Amino acid sequence: MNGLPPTTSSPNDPPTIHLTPQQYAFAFQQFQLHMAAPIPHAPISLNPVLTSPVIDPSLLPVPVPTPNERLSAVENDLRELKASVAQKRSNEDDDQKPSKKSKKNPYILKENKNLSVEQIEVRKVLMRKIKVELRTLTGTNETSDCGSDSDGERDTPTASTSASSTLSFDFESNVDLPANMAVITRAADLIFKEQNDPTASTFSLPHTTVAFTNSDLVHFGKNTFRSWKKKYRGEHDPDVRAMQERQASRDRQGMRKKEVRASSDYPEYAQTTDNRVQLKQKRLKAVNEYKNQHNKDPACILETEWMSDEISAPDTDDDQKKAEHRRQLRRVTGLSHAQKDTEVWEVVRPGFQSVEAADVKDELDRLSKLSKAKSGRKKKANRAVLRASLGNTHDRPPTRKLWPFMLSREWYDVQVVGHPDLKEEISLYTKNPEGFGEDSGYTADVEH
DNA sequence: CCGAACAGAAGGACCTTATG
DNA sequence: CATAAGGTCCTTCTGTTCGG
Repeated sequence: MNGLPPTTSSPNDPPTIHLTPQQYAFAFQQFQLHMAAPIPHAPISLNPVLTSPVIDPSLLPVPVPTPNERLSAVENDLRELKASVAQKRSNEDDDQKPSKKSKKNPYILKENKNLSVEQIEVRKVLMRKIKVELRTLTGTNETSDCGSDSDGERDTPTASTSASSTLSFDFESNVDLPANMAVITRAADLIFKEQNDPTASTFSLPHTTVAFTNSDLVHFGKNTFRSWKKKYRGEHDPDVRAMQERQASRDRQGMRKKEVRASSDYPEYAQTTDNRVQLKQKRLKAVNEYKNQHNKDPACILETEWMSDEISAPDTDDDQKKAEHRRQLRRVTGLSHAQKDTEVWEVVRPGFQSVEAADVKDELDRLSKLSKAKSGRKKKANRAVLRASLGNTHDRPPTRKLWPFMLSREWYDVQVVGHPDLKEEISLYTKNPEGFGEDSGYTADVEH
């Protein structure tokens, strides 16, 4: 609609190809990637060095690039590169120590745990680059050719540039099929060549200090392949498709806050109210203001898991109880009898939560409300569903690691002490984040 | 033990709807 | 009409299983 960019792909641009919806969508996505890529952060300071290739050469051509040119141009360099890299590698092996400036973790691949902020940023950018590279190498839409069958036969039915290109993925096979690996290593080599030297003109990563290896890139490429294969199977294999659709519908159902509770076909989802996701997002918006005022970073407690439940009715079939529950909520929120149909959610906080953690959340909510009121100086209507607390908590144990200051001593004493298996289940970080849990750590007295 | 494969969960970008 | 809630789609992350 009008949201779409004024694309250059008006009918005369691509010679013989008219875009199918998928192709168009793809082109648009490319456009978005392209626009998004060069500015991961630093909205203000336009460092001329970093941003000088405003148009990242590797992304320039939109749907139909000229990969062959580029490939052949680079291929020679590639051989030298491989040789030199191999040599470098063997040197390193000889040293047995990462003699480089590497900070004990030169590999970015495989779980981004223990990575610095810079490493995470670079990792993201690299993954995106690999993906774009793979798309251009394999042609944009191998999954949408969907000739319903006879996949293997015609490799060049459409006049799609690829005269010499053996570059396509075979999603019927696994990653390690030589043909598949060939594509991946080629993409990895290209990106590695373009990005591993900060002084090169093609360099366009957000940080020059982060080290990475060619095998990191290969790893990303493999992940991309698996992801695409999953999608492909969903489109071609009826069984897989059915399974995926079932899952998708369960996801949707789980997402919808109403209806889900009680009498659901999927009892295991009965507990997933998830306005928690949105609650978290709302609070995230107030983080900066909180930091300004309190000099510490509350982001550490903003995990979806830790947001309070918000329920519209107790989990019971007893209508009378439900009615009574509604009455209580109305009383708390000051709604009149006439407003009995107004929706109110009850906030049910987790029992394991310490007072300090609850206070942080309350403060975030207060700030969020304030900033809203300020920005919309025209007295915006606040139509959010009413939330009220009856003081109820639930006793489900936390399922993810907690910061020590978040754990309520009282709850722990009552619920956990004497239940070894439950004790086993709860894991704590060893240290509190800076600024938290200082006046009353978990081991200290309970505050009130 | 490790990597490959996979399924499910979480997260983010984007679009739609309802309402003052 | 502008805005925020609500919803969908897609990507990425995580945990588990299996075979060498």
